[in-house]
Amino acid sequence: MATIKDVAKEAGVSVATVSRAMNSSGYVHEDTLKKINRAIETLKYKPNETARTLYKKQSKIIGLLLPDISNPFFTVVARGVEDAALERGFHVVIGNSDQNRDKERQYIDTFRLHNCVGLISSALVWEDVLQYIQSSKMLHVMLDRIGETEYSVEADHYKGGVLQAECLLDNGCKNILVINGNMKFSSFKHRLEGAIHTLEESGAVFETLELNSEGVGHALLDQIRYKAYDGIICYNDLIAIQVMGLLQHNGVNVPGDVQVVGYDDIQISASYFPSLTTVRQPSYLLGRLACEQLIDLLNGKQVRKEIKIDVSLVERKSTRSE
Amino acid sequence: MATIKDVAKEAGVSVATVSRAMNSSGYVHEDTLKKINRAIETLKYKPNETARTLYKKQSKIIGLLLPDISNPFFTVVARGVEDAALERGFHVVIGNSDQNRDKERQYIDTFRLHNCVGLISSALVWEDVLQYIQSSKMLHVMLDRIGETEYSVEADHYKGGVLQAECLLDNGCKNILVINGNMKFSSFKHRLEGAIHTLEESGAVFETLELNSEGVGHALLDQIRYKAYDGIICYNDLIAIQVMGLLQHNGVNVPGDVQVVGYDDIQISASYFPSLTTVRQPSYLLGRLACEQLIDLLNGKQVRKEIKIDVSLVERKSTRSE
DNA sequence: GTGAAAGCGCTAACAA
DNA sequence: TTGTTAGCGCTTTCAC
Repeated sequence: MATIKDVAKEAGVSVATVSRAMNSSGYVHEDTLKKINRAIETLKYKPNETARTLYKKQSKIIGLLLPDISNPFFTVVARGVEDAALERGFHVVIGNSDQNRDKERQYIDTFRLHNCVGLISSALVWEDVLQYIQSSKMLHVMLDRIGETEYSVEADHYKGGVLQAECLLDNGCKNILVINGNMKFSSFKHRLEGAIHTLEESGAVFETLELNSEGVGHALLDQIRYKAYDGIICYNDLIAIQVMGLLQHNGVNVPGDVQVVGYDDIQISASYFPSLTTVRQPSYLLGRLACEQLIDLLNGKQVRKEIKIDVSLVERKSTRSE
Repeated sequence: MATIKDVAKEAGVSVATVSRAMNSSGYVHEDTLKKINRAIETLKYKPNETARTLYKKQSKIIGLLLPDISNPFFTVVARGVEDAALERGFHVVIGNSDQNRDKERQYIDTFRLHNCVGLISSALVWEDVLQYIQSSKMLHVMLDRIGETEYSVEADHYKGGVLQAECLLDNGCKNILVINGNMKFSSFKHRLEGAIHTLEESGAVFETLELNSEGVGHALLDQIRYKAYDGIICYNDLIAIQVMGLLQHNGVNVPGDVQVVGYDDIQISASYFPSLTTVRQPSYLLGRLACEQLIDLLNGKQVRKEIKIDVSLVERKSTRSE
């Protein structure tokens, strides 16, 4: 692999001039520029990122820390980040924390050790890890966790929760189960608050149940039957689909007996039968915006510190709208 | 961030000794070792990966090139790779090619520029790109594309195709549609061959149809109705689920009117209603093995050049087994 | 056993 | 406008 020295020799100039030409920093005569470009061409030279990074103490890598890469919602977010990064000459390293503190730490370490310029995270990021990040020079943009760091991008989850509740209420549900996720995620917390507030105001009967991703089992089915819920609000589509599957496999009709509303609008929600009514988050956009915000920040541009994105209800067949 | 110099000063030795101690290369007295470890501890020193990489021309990064990160099958593969890598002190950078030649090239460039030690790829990797890889010092393990490179790990797709066909045949299907993917992927090709061979031998009536990921639309529905297929073989679960959804949304009963069999056994296939009969690929294992093979190779261990993994039929409710 | 010094490929003062 | 040189943090000969 050709180095800057080879290019310099080939072009008959010094390495400094080549460097200047490449980074368009400082003067370089038009003719020398041409010679250099020709040399670069013939040698197929590409500057060594590692050497650059070592000197500048800044790589062109952005770390992306996600809580669960198996969830299609996050893969779409990741694509948004990736596309925005690539367009601007940056690269993305994806880390999957599994909501596990050690994995989180480990990834932050990795990112630091590779001199990442910045970090986009949607994982929990524990207090101590957060401090650790701040002590590094990494810029940090939070996805879906407004308020806890300086910069963040998130969807309007309170509104999302309201939409979920209104949807079931409007379709005649009187006895609702709200399945919520880990309350340490503010995004889950806000959507729950929105739903509960709406439900309380309406005077409907409802209960809440905290569930982690693996938790949909027969106990839930028994409870649903015993309590005779006629509507279920789920904190994401993956759970909603599992719940619908459980119901259907046990002879409960959706939406006939029980109506179900999800959150995220992942791709499969539209193909599922019955197709899932859900709150749509612009996941790709979320990723893009977070990445753009980070890179703008890097370039010293003025950026909005907290970006909030709208969500909307997508009515499909898992609810009975008139 | 502390450097090796700081540690040396703190421990009262030279940087060379610290380096030797850290890499356990060359002699270092027990007492000095203790002093050094203490210094490392108090300074919370972590060696700078970039500097290491620059000198050794080898990073601890493994590139993983995937054709479609939205497909849950690949996220599970990625986790397998990641876990195996992390256990051995390596890191993984995921690239998403979208089956696009330019993106592929771009990622290979990225990997090279970051001095990746190796590459695991499940994407197409065009001929010219393949050459480009070979000209670098990167080791290369192929996932699911046996024969085209020296090292590979793949599931027994021919058998998988046979299992798909046998399953429908055994359940009484007489008129079968085989939906196959991009024939440039040998994994798709082999499963198609297995299915066709079995179907031909049985004397059943069947047709094939090549479909790309976005392709499930109403034209397909019309064709299914017109031809009155009673069984459909799909080249992966994502397509199978889309096909089932399309059928169900249009009043065609699965498995009553048409039986469907998928391939991969992604997570959602079990929750879907009806749950999907499919060929199970050990995706996590696939990723793990590929990564282990690569790292063994790096360490100069003897490895099997082509690893083949078994697949199995998972019978569920989208087919009518007696 | 240990340290001094060179060098990995690049950038950025500083001179010329 | 260009070249010389030091140095980013680390590893590794090669003396001592």
